[in-house]
Amino acid sequence: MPIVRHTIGSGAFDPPRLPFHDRSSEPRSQPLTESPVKIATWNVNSIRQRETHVLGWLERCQPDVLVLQEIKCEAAAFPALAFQGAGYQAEIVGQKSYNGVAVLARVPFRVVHRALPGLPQDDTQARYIEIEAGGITIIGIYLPNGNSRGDEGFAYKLAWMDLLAERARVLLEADTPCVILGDFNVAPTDEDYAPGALSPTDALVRPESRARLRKMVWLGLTDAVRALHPHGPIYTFWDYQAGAWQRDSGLRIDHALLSPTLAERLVSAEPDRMERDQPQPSDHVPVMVEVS
DNA sequence: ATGCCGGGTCCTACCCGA
Repeated sequence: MPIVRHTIGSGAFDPPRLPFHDRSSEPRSQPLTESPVKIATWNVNSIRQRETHVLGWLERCQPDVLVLQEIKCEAAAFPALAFQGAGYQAEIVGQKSYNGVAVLARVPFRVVHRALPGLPQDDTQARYIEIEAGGITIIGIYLPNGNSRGDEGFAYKLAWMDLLAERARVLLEADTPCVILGDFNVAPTDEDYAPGALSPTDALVRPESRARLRKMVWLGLTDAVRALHPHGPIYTFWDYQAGAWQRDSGLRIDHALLSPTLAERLVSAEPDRMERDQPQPSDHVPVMVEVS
């Protein structure tokens, strides 16, 4: 007997009507036609300091793919063997001291890009990795903060966002199922940071930054967390300083943007606040999305 | 607006993050 699936989010102006967790009326003996896929992002603020945190989280949450940011090391210093022992293959775009992104995957994948297409060849900042797994293009990003180096630093952030939007446009034009996720260093609206947690002139909330994030949404990408939780404070980062975590003075700057066909399959999208309570945590927590 | 914390490195004094 075929399983009748709900169709969702079919109208161009309708956000996906989600969640649709309740499958209680479906026969338990019938497996779903496709197995769910779990894709996550985590700015770990040094992988060498956070190796045990990540191993524990992989065991607890069982993502198929985890993209990491701020690994803060070159590929040779990345503890790839430890993750391989846990069933995850690592692909690393590293750099000494700063930045650095990686993919951990327990499913087969191929690397498509190790830098944001369109960036100058002499740009060595390790902020982008693009893979393809199971027909889904997965892009892990560590978007420039934009607060340092004055106008030049902010201009770099905006140029980076313009190129990311162009990459998204190309993928969407080709109807490629894709998810762009990572540390965007943009709080999309005033609901996305605690009052007083940021200056209104901060690069994370400047209108120019927000406009470029909105542009990617208007291209057809869905902010997974907000699609399922349209209102209210949801944070992914709390500063180490001034008791930010204890006061819940956080920011929502880690995001997952889904292409239309993936957005229609969206089941859950949550930051994992538990990780911020671990000993010696990252200042960011993981964000995981599940698509059916 | 930061540098109160917590990473990093030319290793212990300073740079960087959001």
